[in-house]
Amino acid sequence: MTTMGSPEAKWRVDTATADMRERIRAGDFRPDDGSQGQLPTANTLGEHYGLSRVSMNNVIKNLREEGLVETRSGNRGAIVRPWTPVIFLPQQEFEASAGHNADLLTQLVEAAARGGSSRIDSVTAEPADERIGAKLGLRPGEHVAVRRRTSIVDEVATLTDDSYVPLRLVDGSDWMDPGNVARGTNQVLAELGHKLERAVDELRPRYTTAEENVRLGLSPSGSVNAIELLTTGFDSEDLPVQVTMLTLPGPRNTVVYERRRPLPEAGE
Amino acid sequence: MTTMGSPEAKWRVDTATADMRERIRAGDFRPDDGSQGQLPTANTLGEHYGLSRVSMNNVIKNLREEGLVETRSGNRGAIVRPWTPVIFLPQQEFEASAGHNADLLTQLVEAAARGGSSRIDSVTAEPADERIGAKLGLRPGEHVAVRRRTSIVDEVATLTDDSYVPLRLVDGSDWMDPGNVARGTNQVLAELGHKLERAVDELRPRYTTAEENVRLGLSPSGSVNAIELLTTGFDSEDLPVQVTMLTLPGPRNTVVYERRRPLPEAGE
DNA sequence: GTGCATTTGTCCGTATGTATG
DNA sequence: ACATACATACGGACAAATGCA
Repeated sequence: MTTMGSPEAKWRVDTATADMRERIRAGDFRPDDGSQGQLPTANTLGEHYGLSRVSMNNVIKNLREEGLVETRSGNRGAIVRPWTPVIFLPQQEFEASAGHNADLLTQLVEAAARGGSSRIDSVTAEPADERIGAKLGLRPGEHVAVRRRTSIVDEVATLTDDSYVPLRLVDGSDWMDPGNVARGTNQVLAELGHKLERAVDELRPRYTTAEENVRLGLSPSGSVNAIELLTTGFDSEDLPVQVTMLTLPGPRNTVVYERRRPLPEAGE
Repeated sequence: MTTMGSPEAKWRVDTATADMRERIRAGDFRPDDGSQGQLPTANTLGEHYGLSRVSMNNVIKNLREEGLVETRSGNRGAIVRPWTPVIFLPQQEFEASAGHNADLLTQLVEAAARGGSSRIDSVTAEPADERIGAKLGLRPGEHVAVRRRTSIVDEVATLTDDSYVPLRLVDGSDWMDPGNVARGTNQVLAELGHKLERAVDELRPRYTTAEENVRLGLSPSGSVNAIELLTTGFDSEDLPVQVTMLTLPGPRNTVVYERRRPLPEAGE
């Protein structure tokens, strides 16, 4: 057999990862199938691929970081994570669902129309950290009100959604109540004289934090590749009144924007 | 010494990764400093953290996947990757750089205004793969023309940019020439009667592919956390005429969108 | 409820390949 | 040619979590 460092022996973990990724995509280890989405043990899989258990663990670790499987220590094995693909459309915040007839977009909207709910994780007042404070134009040490939520789609925790507002704007309002504010943050801010007129979205790749792993029901130490979507909302006087941080883990979540050429246009 | 599996010994790799991440952010191992961005060897760092060389290698591997350091085998060690943060503004494609006075946005635009160039990696005609073909509305087996580019910012390969157009639209045009088309793809398509009027952007987290690693000057086997930005462009008849795939690796790259409340509005 | 077997999580030390200088 | 140092993978070991008898 090819020993450890021989040329053909290299990248065995990577090729096994690719093969497992493909098998998961193809539908082996299906949740509805008898296996309940269970993967064989690292030892068994390792024999299949001619890998040691440690190396097979690395394969599984790769899959976990890609968000494809979920693992727990103990006699439980790895299971395929039942993500439902979520299409996130930031522009719906402003557009009152105008009738789009564009095939791609309507198609995506339909896919996103699946039922979903959300859970409030916490509502607190705390000193703004450097990044959030700068975006909200706060002085150092000034406080923000924070609502941390987790979105549940098809009974699976799918994304976290943290909303930051300067405390002076919402202190004493029902936005601070630890229940769901049915009419939404934007409506509350509008009632307080800060109707959202403009928003700037910043998107970056990063890994989930340990805190987010808990909220998303992932193993605490297993980070997952994610997109961070940081939105700064401005009112009619163009003052920043809200920062929202969404964390969308896993490869199945998609953020979609539509752009159009401005109407008053004379040809370039 | 705390032996292998003792409670305090757990997550030592993770905490070392976090510490190294912070040290890099804080500016240890600076490129301008005497070390030229060189990290100490895995052995030396391992002694510092009380980790074996193998475990320290895993720490460095984590940092590499986050895009913070770059490694090459051989007697070279790991060096801090000199990413220059790039702000990517898809909306500039349509907006003729109208005078924005918004602090956040202008600030970001300024940061993005750094000089950059691009290199053509290849210009080919090939059968469309399933995903691209579906977006362009092609029949199976139909061909697309592909321009693969790499953007260079401050002499560092920063992002890849692949443009797909149905071959029948641009066959024989100078878009197929393997040089830079100074006036840009959009202008060429406009000349051919397919002026871009609308675009749909889809953003997803994923890892760089082996091919992209080569183009970005990364080690072939070391994937990096990235955002994939897939744009479908539609002409005035709302037919899809172009798909662009951008891969933005590393935590320093940011994609920014601005959203505004539509002008004709009567209160919700 | 308790104890045991299973399985993952984590890390060590070692060995070989390979690229760099 | 040689030393250095990363890349990869092995076997072994212990802790912790889980499931089951």
